[in-house]
Amino acid sequence: MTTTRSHTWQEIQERIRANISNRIWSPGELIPGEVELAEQYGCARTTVNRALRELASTGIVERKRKAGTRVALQRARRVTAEIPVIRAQIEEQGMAYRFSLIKNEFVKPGSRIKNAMQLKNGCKALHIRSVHYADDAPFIYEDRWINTQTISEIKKIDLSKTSANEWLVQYVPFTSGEFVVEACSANKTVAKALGLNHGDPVLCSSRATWLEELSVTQVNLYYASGYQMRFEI
Amino acid sequence: MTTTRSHTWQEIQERIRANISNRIWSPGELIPGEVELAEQYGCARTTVNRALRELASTGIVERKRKAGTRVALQRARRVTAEIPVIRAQIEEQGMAYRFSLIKNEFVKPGSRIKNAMQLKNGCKALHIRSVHYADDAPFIYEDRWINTQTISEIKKIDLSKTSANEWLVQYVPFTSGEFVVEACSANKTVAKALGLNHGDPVLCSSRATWLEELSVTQVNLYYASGYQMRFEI
DNA sequence: AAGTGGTCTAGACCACTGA
DNA sequence: CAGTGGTCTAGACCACTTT
Repeated sequence: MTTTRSHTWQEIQERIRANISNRIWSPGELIPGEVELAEQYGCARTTVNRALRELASTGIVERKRKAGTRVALQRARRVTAEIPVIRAQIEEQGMAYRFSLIKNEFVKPGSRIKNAMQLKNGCKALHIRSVHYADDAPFIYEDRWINTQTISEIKKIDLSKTSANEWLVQYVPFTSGEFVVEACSANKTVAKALGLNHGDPVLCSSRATWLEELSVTQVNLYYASGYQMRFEI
Repeated sequence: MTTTRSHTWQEIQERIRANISNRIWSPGELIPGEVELAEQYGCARTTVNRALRELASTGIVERKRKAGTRVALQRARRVTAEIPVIRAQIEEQGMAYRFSLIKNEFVKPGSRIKNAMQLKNGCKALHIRSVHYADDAPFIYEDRWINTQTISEIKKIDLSKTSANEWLVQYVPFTSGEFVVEACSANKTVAKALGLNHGDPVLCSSRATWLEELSVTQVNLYYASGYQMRFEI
């Protein structure tokens, strides 16, 4: 069948996936053990293991020691997306990118941000608001807080020339983060920045990132009307 | 340090990640090859490979044959989410789940759906509209098309008792899918179903799934006001 | 052409967990 | 306690790219 005679883990994975698609192994059902499959397919157990491990990571099968491997009762599907730097996102579509800094302050945040970033009382943080344009049409309104205790280098950057988004993403690693998407109404600031009417629906994503135990940045992005966020399953 | 003296791939991964966090290896920089790292850490190359492979899959590093492994210029971050069955999503929050079927028709779809599902001319499909409730408050309005040529078994199901969402997810495997999220205004139907005002912002997710080359189902979910979709980075 | 990651193998031992 | 997946190792060969 195949040109190469060796059994790659992808080939094994495909065979297993086919058995599941064809309902030879139905949801909830136990499938043969690694050793048995390895014999059947004429390859090493390691190879079967790799194939099954990857299938498990995408939620197709569920594995438990001693209990064996079952076809998952598809209770949940995992979706993934690449969230690119805003500049790249715009330039990929062949549009010209520019951004404008609206405001850049070093101030004490409100209690919501203070708690979210676990800042001490009276501690200031960098508050940046800017608009990102695609071909001169407003694309994203960005409202960002940066913990200057974690990221002291940011103070040296001219944020009217380099967008905080880009600088952070390129130079600041982080260890964990949260990403939340919701639909909200444009308030006056957002509406003005994006050229919408007050109350118009806006897709808003909030991101919080951490470097070990320290908060790095907290940012809300408001997308221009009609924006679609795309994921793969 | 650690209780076990063996070098697990997670330990190796952690050491590498630490070197990146600490800027010992900066973004864009080439890190030592697998053989060298294996020597340094006193483990097999396979183990280093596993650690680096997983780091690459989350976008922390980029790998190329001959070129070596570099700390990624974090142009993009991968976010992931579990999209659960609606029932589970509601019951997890300790609320009571119920759904009501609004309409269930076997009709010819409009051209948008026809193209999206690659249906032949004059071919009918199942069009289902329903509302999912959490503790008697409307939670999601579902507008779904099902390709009965792919999924013929669905005709035997009483969709007023079993939600299509649940049935499909449990019994129908698929091989690929697309998932799109956007903010839109509630039209009359959606507003009525979710108890909103016409024009209110609504988070809308559209999902299309395929079994090999055949379209399975196409569904739009409209979430009640204030709903947040949560991802991990 | 040469160097780097990608993968396969065979064998081994470990760790979890169901019976 | 015994069976299954989880992982490590050492060595080998392959495949892709850059030089």
